[in-house]
Amino acid sequence: MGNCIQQLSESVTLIASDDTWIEGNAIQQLHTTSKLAGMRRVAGMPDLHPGRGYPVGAAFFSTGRLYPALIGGDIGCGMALWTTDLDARKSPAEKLEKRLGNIDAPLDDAWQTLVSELAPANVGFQQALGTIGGGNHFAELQRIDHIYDPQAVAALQLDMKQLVLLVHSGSRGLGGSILEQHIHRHGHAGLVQDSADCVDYLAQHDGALQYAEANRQLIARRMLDRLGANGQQVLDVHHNLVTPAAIQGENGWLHRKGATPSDTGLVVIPGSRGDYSYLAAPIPSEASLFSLAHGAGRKWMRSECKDRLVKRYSPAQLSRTKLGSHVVCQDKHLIYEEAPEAYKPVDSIIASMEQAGLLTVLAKLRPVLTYKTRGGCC
DNA sequence: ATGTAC
Repeated sequence: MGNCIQQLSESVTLIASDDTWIEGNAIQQLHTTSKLAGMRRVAGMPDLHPGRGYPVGAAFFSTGRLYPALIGGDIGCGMALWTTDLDARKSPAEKLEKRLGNIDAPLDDAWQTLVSELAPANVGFQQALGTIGGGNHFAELQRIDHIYDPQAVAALQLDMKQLVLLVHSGSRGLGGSILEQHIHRHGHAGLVQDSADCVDYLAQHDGALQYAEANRQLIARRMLDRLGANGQQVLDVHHNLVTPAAIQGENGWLHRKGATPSDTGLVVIPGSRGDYSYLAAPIPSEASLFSLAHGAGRKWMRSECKDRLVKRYSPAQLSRTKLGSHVVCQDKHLIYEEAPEAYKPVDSIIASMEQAGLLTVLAKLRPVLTYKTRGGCC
């Protein structure tokens, strides 16, 4: 497997084993980003893949200046894991799918007290709270497939007999509007630390983090409500955000874009919808800029997925996976874009980080039912 | 990624 912490240049580190597929374009973007003014260190995670100008699956540490474009539009996007009291043996995907129904519409009036409590004052964006959105977002009921650390897992009130719920979503239109306003004013030059516009951006950013966390909580509660189940939040971790940090004795700004923090407790790193997810205990390390992968990482561009797969699979075939799980995705483009084939095998991603000494795996989670969208488009 | 832009 070789060395999993690769030093690509003085300031660029890549966390990946030799056999982890990383697209050349993503490495190029990593190097380009490392040359921004004030940029001190960048670290690519094993799920690194190309983004719009900047790579996804990476952490960036700068001093004196911060770069909203490096966090992207989905500020606060992240993963939440919940326990449920649903019996893993008596909850087949068909039954869950039927009971869940359609959760694409805005939350109704009965939810509005909780909505205003969790996410007050997001003018124009309140109606998206409690909805998953598109792209790689999902909510997934899972079985605990294997426990590697029984003590740690029991301490979280997780039980193999009960399903868990993993929610991946973000700040919907709110974060995008914050980035859009910022780019309109400042382009890609970034913000000088302590300037009025920087203070203003950080306040908006923090609002988007709160909104995104509230959104994940509302999605989970809404699903539990539909399923007639109870549950508790186990963890909620953002992977698109900027935080103040000290790296190599310097104070600055740690940007994460599709990079899970490794210095804030337990995390879940999901594979594709036809693959396992892993509950893990991070081992904080400056070498990875205190970050981990946020998923398996795309192997194929969204635009090429349908052409590559349409002859092999129908949408109906893609709604069932090799692990026996069901996928609710009535958007014919999205179901191809999110096909398991479009992603790297998650085991190679987890192994890279384990080998690099960045995490310990606690449990392996197996998908039962993934909800993407019932509405569809086109 | 998007209460999308075309």
